[in-house]
Amino acid sequence: MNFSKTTEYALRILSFMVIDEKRLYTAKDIFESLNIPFRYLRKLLIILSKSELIDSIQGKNGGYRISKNLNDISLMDIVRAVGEDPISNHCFFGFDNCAFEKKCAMHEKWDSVRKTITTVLSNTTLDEIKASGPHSFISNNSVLIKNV
Amino acid sequence: MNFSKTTEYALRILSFMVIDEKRLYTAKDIFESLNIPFRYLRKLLIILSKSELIDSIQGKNGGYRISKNLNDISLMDIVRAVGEDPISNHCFFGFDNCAFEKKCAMHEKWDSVRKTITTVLSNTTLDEIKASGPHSFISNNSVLIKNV
DNA sequence: CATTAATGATACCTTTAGGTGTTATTTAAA
DNA sequence: TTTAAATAACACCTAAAGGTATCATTAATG
Ligand code: SF4
Ligand code: SF4
Repeated sequence: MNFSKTTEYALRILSFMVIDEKRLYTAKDIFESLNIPFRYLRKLLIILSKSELIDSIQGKNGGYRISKNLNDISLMDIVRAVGEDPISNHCFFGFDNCAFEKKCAMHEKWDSVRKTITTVLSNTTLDEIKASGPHSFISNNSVLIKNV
Repeated sequence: MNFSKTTEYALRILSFMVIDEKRLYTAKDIFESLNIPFRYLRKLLIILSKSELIDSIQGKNGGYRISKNLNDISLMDIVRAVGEDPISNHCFFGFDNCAFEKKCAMHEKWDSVRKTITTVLSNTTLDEIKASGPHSFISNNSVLIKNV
């Protein structure tokens, strides 16, 4: 009942790149500011670039850059880009084949939870993340890394 | 962003046993009505009985029975009994050490999602599950099993 | 008191998510 | 045109969740 590490990483990466959305970031740049194992980060960057959320520039002086307007990238887009389908289970109990002629006590309640999460993720775009501040959380975390 | 299989199984087990809360169910009884691999189900029943949500009676004619009043067992209790801590990550991005002198755009939003889920799980008790019907979802699912 | 039908304990197997290592390719620039 | 600095591809390793197998223990009952 949490996002996978992979999804969290993807969300961190884009939220970090948003600090300067026109800048070309190398994997090394991102590694130095976020708490993500380097080679795994590399792998994720390839996935994200294939998903069209970021462009990749190969060769010397290459790197990655956000490829769309910030208000065209929602958190849902990011979550989906790495293959997670948030709250994919329609049924609270995980049943695939509930007939629900009579819905159980959890049906409506859980449906409402799912809608809430879906709405938050879909309605929050990267421009809102960017606007929300100096990203103290990221610099704090990078200090932790440098101490390791 | 879903419950683990284990948690779903636990929720199904208790929601099934609630149909007759005074009855002693054998693992076989439960297996025949729920879509849970038999040996894994056995393992979970042992965990649940250690967690005091159900009593186990050993020996011939033994089995399991709900051990408390239905309104004293919340869905949260069940989730916790199998070791899952729903939405344990306080931070949307999974950071352990965010200073948040200035909170990011997701902080309040995610906090609210977490509270919603926690509240639903804590406030729904087994008596409400019991009251919610003839459990058509379970019998439907057991038909599926019998066809396999 | 042996049998039988149930749970308990423990160890092992399988699949998947997360993470690492190595080599190939691309491209700017000396 | 060679070198260096970047990404791309692919294979492999590790840890955790999910699932299986075997044997031990308990207790009712003929
Ligand atoms: S009615 Fe209950 S069991 Fe059926 S799909 Fe809805 S939540 Fe699941
Ligand atoms: S402010 Fe943002 S980054 Fe910091 S703990 Fe809250 S959600 Fe996480």
